[in-house]
Amino acid sequence: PFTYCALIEILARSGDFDQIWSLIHAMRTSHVSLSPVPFTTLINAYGNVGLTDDAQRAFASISGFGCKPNVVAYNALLNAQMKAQKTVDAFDTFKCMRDDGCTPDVVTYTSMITGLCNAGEVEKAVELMKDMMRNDCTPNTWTFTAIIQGLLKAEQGEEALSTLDTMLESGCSPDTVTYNSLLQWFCWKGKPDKALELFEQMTSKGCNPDTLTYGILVHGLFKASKAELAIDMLKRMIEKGCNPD
RNA sequence: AAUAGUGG
Repeated sequence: PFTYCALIEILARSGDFDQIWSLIHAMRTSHVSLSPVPFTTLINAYGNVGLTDDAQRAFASISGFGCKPNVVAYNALLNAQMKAQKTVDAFDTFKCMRDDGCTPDVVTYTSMITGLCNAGEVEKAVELMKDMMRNDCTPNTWTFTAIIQGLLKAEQGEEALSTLDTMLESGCSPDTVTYNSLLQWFCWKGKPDKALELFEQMTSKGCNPDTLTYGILVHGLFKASKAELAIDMLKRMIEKGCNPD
């Protein structure tokens, strides 16, 4: 089964759906034990290109092939639906999974929260995070980052910063993605000073800036006519072994 | 990890 699954992952990257179906059928005819794993890979591949109906069909075939869908398979379907902005379908999947005895996990919630934020429904995303905690599911770095990005998208910079504080207080560490999102927003808003402050916080907390971090800052500083600071940042970037693009 | 997050 591992060989088949590895092969299916490769085919998924190239979007070769028919080949994947043939392999799944081949697994059955050659009595290789089936699990939700290959179906989940397929659901995800369909989701990546927006084919939610096909993702739904792949999901349905899990039981069709005598397996029981697990939380990961539900998550893949839910994510495909959320990414396609099919919020109603996703919430339906969310309900189905619980009726089916699958407990939503941090990936389930984060996936939904991200989808809501992308759909411009941060308020709902924040409510969902509260629900999540009420259900004893602890938000992680990805969850908080999704909320922060949603708030930034909704132009709520102050709220995003206070969420960053909440995150830190709750013992959850922001990572490079968290900081890059914030830095980028403040640079776009013409507030490189705030971005620099966050950059200092980032490094003082041991979070490593990457090429994107420096790129955002260099660009932001130049845009704000702070050429000397920008050049300074470029030097730091090179010292750290990041290649400017 | 077979499923979730950063480019203007």
